Amino acid sequence: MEKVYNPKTVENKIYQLWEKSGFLKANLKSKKKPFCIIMPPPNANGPLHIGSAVFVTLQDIMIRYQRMKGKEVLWLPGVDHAGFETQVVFEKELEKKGETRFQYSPKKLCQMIWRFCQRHRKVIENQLKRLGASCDWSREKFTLDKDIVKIVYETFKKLYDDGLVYRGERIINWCPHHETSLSDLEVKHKNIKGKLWFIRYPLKTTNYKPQPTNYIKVATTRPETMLGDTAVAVNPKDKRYKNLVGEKVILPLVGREIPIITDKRVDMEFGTGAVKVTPAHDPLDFEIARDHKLPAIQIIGKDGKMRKEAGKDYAGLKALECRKKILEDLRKKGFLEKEEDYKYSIAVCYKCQTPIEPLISKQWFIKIIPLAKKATKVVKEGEIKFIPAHYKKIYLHWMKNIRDWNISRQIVWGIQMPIWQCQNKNSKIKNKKSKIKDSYFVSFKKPKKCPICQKCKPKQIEDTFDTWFSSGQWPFATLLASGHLKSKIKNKKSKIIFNFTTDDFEYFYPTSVMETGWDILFFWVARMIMLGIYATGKIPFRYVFLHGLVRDKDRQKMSKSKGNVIDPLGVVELYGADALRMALVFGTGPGKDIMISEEKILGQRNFTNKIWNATRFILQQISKSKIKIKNKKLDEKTLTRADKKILRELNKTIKSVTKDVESFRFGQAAQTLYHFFWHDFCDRYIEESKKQLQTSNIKHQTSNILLYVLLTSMKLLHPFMPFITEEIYQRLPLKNKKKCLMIEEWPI
RNA sequence: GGACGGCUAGCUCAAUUGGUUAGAGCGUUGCGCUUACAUCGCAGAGGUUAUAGGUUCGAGUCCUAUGCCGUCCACCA
Repeated sequence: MEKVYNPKTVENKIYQLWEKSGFLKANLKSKKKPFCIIMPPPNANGPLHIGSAVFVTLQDIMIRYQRMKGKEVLWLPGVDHAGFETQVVFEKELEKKGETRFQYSPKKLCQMIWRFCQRHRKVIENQLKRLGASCDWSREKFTLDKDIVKIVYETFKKLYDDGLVYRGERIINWCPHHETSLSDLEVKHKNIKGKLWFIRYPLKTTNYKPQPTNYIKVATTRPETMLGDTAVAVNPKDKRYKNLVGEKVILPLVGREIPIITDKRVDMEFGTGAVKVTPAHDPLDFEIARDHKLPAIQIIGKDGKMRKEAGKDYAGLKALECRKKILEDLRKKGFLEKEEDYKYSIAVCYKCQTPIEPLISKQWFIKIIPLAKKATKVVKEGEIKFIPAHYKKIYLHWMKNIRDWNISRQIVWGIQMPIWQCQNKNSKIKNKKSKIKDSYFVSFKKPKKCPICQKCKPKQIEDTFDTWFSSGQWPFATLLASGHLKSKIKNKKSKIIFNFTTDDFEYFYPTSVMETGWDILFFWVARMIMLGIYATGKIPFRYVFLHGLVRDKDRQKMSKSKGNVIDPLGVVELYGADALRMALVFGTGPGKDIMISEEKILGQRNFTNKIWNATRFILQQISKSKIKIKNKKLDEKTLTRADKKILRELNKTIKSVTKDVESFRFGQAAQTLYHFFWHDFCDRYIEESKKQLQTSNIKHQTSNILLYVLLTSMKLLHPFMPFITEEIYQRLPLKNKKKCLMIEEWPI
């Protein structure tokens, strides 16, 4: 054995051993109890980052532990097309070349991004292997695989037929930079220092005479939107304006007559207590207008510029330019009373920080309440458990306040929605459940004949699904797509939407654990629970384990701009995968952010070396004394104090590590193992054994104990540090040796 | 505006349903290349567990209040 552990000469060889052994593949014939984790598919738009190394480590620990525990395990890997995310990354690549996405046809663009993703997919697969991921490659999936898309379509059709999908003219979050709608979750809030402007809206009649003149004063942070005002609203309890309700005001600069209305959503305390209502460009105003049947005038376009409805003086200006001009004009004509500094928050695109323009737009929505109800129930009743537990509360709070989900996106990179429109304007079809008449219908393929008018050639809408709509189906979609067709389900009353099932699905669904970062709890986990129950009638997983964000030693978030990113594969290259994995899990708690630093990794690299050298010493002793290891029981009578102590400590370690892994306390388990191996075994027992090996009557037994403790330690450490432990196992002179440590039995 | 998390050694973090002497890594001090380990090793120092109360035989852990830091959610113009 070399004097130092060299991961480079070991890791590739060992991974090949595992792959060739066939034990990475789930074997449904084993009749063992199932344990399944569906891997959160990494985005196929770049190499793995340190966060991916975290999930690989944690999931691999669980998978390897359960495999050794005798379960039939399936860890199903995959990669994600990551719609909007990938398109943004790809657009940046184009920008570097001085191009934009608008230069290419959607079809061409899709082809380019497809190739881009395929390239990264290969890289990612290789990186997962280098990290030691013991997943089943024969079942690997891509989120755009045909069979996955088919299942996504089926789910959508069921939702549509159940009347849970609607096309709504609703106010949506529009990113003018990316020119797409965003869900509420994709919008971040940013505090800014702005101004609050107080504008006088003159009254049409003069019956009411507030001192000194006749106007109602409104406060706004966005004066340019006044061009689209269709009312002024006050609180019904507000005595100041009691006599004004029902009056009309003349909109300054525009001249339009608009009413003064009451609505209890108006805050009397804020500003003047009177609010201008711009239904087309403010979410609350939109709702007020809907309830009062007020018209909406869209004055800002999808490009963020003023439309012709804004009037000829303003049309074509960017919204901010328009604001300047409006303020100038108001001031000139005496309508602007005052301005105040005002701190408030604006909505921005989570990717580009561009302020969101709330726009009225026709988008597709899912009625979420029926899905949320069941998703709430299973968590409340503990059918799905969260680790750490306090996420249960956060999840339930979000579910309680959930709003309908905008699932259509105006981007090309994604699954095109299977919706077609009849081109014959007068023909409509009625949805049996929602009873809404519409010219749209769902079809998975290009229809030969229009099912509505029987005459036209229907067109498919260009919108794609929100990525999370498809990834929300990942647990059941993968299992239905990876397995062998088992049987057709004839019972149409069955809650399951699919008319088929597969052996994988039957065996492994509901899956055991969903392990992912807390930052996508709402984006992904919540949607998987809702869609999983809806589509299959069963929960998608029993446990949700959430890990934290990776930060550097100064608690800073890792980001390319800060230059503090740690490239996981660079670390593997330098120090080995085992050191990285151990560093990522060592001394961390579930749900807590993970601090990582070069020093911490070095510390664990030293640990690999310690393990290596302890082994080297033991193997030397055994070969020196030419002891053959037999599987015989230890003779209690001849055990020394040191022997007894190390065996006692070992048993304690087995118990506590097992308990820790079972209860997801991996950081604790890693610490216990580290402490036992280094301090109890190496510092004390191995040192003591040097004397014992000189004593002829106990040297045989001492060798036995050394080997036994080493072997057991390798088993316990294997889920955490798979490469070095496997390499050592292969070198140990054992009888009844298995083909690999990976499938050895977990010590009890 | 609501909710959540954190405060433990110089730094970054652990510590199971309350239970012996609160543990690691890095840093620091001393000793050591003794044939497993200089890619370091061994030994030690370092703590009023944010503050103030309370419950208890016993509190880092449970309760109440306060302070500071952080995060998430939210349609106050």
